[in-house]
Amino acid sequence: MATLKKKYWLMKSEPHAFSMDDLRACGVTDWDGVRNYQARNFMRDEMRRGDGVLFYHSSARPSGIAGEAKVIRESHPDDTAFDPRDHHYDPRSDPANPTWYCVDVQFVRACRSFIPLDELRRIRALRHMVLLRRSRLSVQPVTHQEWQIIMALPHWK
DNA sequence: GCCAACGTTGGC
DNA sequence: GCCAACGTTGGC
Repeated sequence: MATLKKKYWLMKSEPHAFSMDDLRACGVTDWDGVRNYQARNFMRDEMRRGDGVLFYHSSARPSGIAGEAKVIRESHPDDTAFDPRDHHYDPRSDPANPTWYCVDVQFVRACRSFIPLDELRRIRALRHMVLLRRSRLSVQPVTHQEWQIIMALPHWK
């Protein structure tokens, strides 16, 4: 029997390309442009409608968590891979057998105050977070415990 | 802008 | 299948 248990994720975006404010403005977005196999596998195989998402600003000053989103649509082909004019075009991705997949995420809420990376590093219970151990992965799992700790921070209220 | 970390490519 | 070269990510 399939489990319906909610899972949790962290997804990175460079805010000059797409920020938490952009997500608030558009409400829902395709999380397209991911060109890393492990990140793709999480989106294609594991993310389910209703899963929680931490929206992370990378290559920012400072970098950190900007808000909360949720998965609103499960895996579907990433159409930007088929568009030669798109920055993320991949000529090896065959529309009949796509290489790249994405999910859609929906705005839930922005942090009242941004949670910078160095603050996350100082929380001992978060020391095993994938974010703090394998910094390059752009779509990554968050444990239920990590989610609870982050959601209990004062930055949300 | 630097550069360490690390994922991908391709020759063998 | 190994691994050196190369390209990208992302904190600083």
